Formats: sequence, structure tokens, C-alpha cells
Amino acid sequence: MVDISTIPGTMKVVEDVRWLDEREERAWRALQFMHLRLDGQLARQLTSDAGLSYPDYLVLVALTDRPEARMRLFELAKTLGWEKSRVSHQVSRMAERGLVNKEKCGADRRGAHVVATGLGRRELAAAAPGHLQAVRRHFIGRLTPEQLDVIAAAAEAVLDGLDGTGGG
Amino acid sequence: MVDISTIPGTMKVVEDVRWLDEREERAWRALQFMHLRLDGQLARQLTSDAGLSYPDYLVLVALTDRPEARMRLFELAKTLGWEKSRVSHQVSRMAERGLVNKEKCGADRRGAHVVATGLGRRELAAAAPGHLQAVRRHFIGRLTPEQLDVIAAAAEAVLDGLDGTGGG
DNA sequence: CGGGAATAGTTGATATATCCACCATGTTGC
DNA sequence: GCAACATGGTGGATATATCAACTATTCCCG
Repeated sequence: MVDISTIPGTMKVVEDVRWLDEREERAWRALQFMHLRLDGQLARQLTSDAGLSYPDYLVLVALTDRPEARMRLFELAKTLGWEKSRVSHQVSRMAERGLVNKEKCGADRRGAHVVATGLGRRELAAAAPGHLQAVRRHFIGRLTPEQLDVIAAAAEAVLDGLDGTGGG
Repeated sequence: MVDISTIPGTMKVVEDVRWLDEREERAWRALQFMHLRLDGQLARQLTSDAGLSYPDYLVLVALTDRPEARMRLFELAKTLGWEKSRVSHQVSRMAERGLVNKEKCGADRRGAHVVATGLGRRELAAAAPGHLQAVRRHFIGRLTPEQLDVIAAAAEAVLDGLDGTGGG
């Protein structure tokens, strides 16, 4: 067992504040920690096996979900919940490496499309199986279908309470 | 409702790979997205209300969990699941701002202690109520006790399958 | 039409994270 | 002892994230 008590928490940090009770604390700590470790693991796996960062991967997945693997920058921002500046920097870096192209948009002359290149698609295709295997091994494979359903419902409930944009 | 279908996924990215099924996909997407948005929200709230970054906050909480608010750097790394280099950089920055002190360790002359200063404790005390309120409002308040229990158990199960160090 | 507000995207400064090489010290086994 | 290795921590280079301007266009409304 992981010793949850070693995970730094939010309880009793300072006097005179009403903290989380034991159940709340346990769920919050465990979840935070799970994500910290899991994302780290997945990011390292992606980088070392496929030479893609996690953000690279997410962008390529989002693009290839679309016909022609093409999206406007602002759509990408909305889809990923990133702010526009982050998208812009990320896409520029990926374009330098040849994973995507930026193309001016005829219909709205402010805008630009991002398109996954052949290279980008090949890199994604090479990265995806290992990544999915890791997700299954570390996350999905450790949970029951019922747990997955509860998690999905809970996460959606939390998402409903947050404003949509992610803050850009 | 959040439209989960707009969240980029892991399904059908490329042919000939066995992807996640619908239930797995839903849980994985929703959870990833919840964390992205929630952490962003909490980090912004901390920064704007209290002038602390999320990592600053975590370090101060970890320290003040201990008698004398004192820890070795490597303990901090283990507790937070960070690699040692990250801890070193983070602590240096915090020391520059007067939130913590670094002190040489007599018993092991390689080592050093990190100690929260009076300022660090005051900043934490000022930050904690707002942060906890946000956690309650955005996360805990949206979930039932049963959901919290399932989440805690699930997160612990996943943590058990990951190596303890976080990769440092 | 004209002007203000909103939107799309860029850029640069700064903060943070990761990777890797490095130094000093401690530990082990012979 | 001392050589080989492990551990604790630092530092620089690079990658990534965030924030606050800033430009260019489009939208809205009179």
C-alpha cells in the first residue's frame, strides 16, 4: 500500500481554519498524487519511447481527430483547455520540428489553421500504442468498470462547475 | 453538461491499434480534463489571492506538517514525488524570496535542511483558507461522500502500481 | 458608413520543469 | 585503508507555461 499519510496535505496546516475532514482529505490527496505520478510516468514514457512530449501528443491527437487533421488555433485552445498564448508557442515549436504546418486562413484573415504533417502523423502513429498500453497498464487496468464509471461521472460533475475556457 | 466529445481523446487515432473502449475513454478523458482545469483554477486563485504558486504552497504545507517546519531536501523530494533537481531549484527560488531558509546539516555534511521562515508561515496561513475554500467549492462540494470514497480507493490502487519515487 | 468592443493570434519577459553532468560525502566490501 | 559504488545536493542548458502587452481583423450598433 501507498502510505497516504506521507503525502503532504491540507489538514491542520494552521489553526483556526476549518479543514477538510478525513474522507475529503484522503480523496483529495490521493487523487492529486495519483495525477502527479501518473502524468510524470506517461510523459517520461512518451518522451523516451517516441520523442514526443505530452503536449505534442495531445496536439497531434486533437488534430487527427478532425478530417484533414486541420484545426484553427482557437479551436485547439478550446479543445485542450489551454490559453491561446500557450497554443501559439506550442504550435510554433512543433512547426519548427516539422510535426505541423501553420497556414493562413482565407475566410478570416486574422486566423490560421494548424495541420498535422505526414511526419506528425507518423510520429503519432508510432507513439500511440505504447502510450495507450501505459495508460491501460497504470490506470485502467488497476480499476474496475464500476470505478471507471464513478470516476467519469465525478469528473464530469466537477467540470460542470468550472468555467469552460481554462482561463485564456 | 460538459460535452466530453469535444475533449481530445485516445480513440481511433490511427488504424490497427486496439484503443480504449467507450467506458475507459470516458473516464480517462474526463479525469484528465478535470485535472487540467481544476489545477489551473486553483493555481490562479492561489497566485492572485496570496502571491504563492502551487509548488510554493505544496512545499510550505509539507514543511509545516513537521515539527519545527524543517525537512531534508531529499525528504521533501520523496514526500512531493519530485526529482531532487526540481526540489533544489524550487527551494532556491523560495529562499531568495525569504519563504524558507536552507541550513547545512551537521549529521550528514552532504545534506541540507529546509526550514519555513516566519514569513513563509504567515504567507501559508494567509493562503490556506482561500485555497481550501476553492478546493471545497470546485471539487469536494460537487461530489457525494460515496464518490469521494471510490475516488480515494481508485487513486490509491493506481498509486500502488507506480514506483514510489516519481522518477528522480 | 464610422467607431468602439470583441476576437485571433503573436511576442517577449519571466517562472517553472526536466535532463544531464558534476562535486562532495558517505557506505560497502575486500 | 581504499577502491567502487551509492547518496545528497548543485548548476546550466533547454523545454515548457504563464502573463501582459500588442497588432490585425472582424463584429456590432448607431
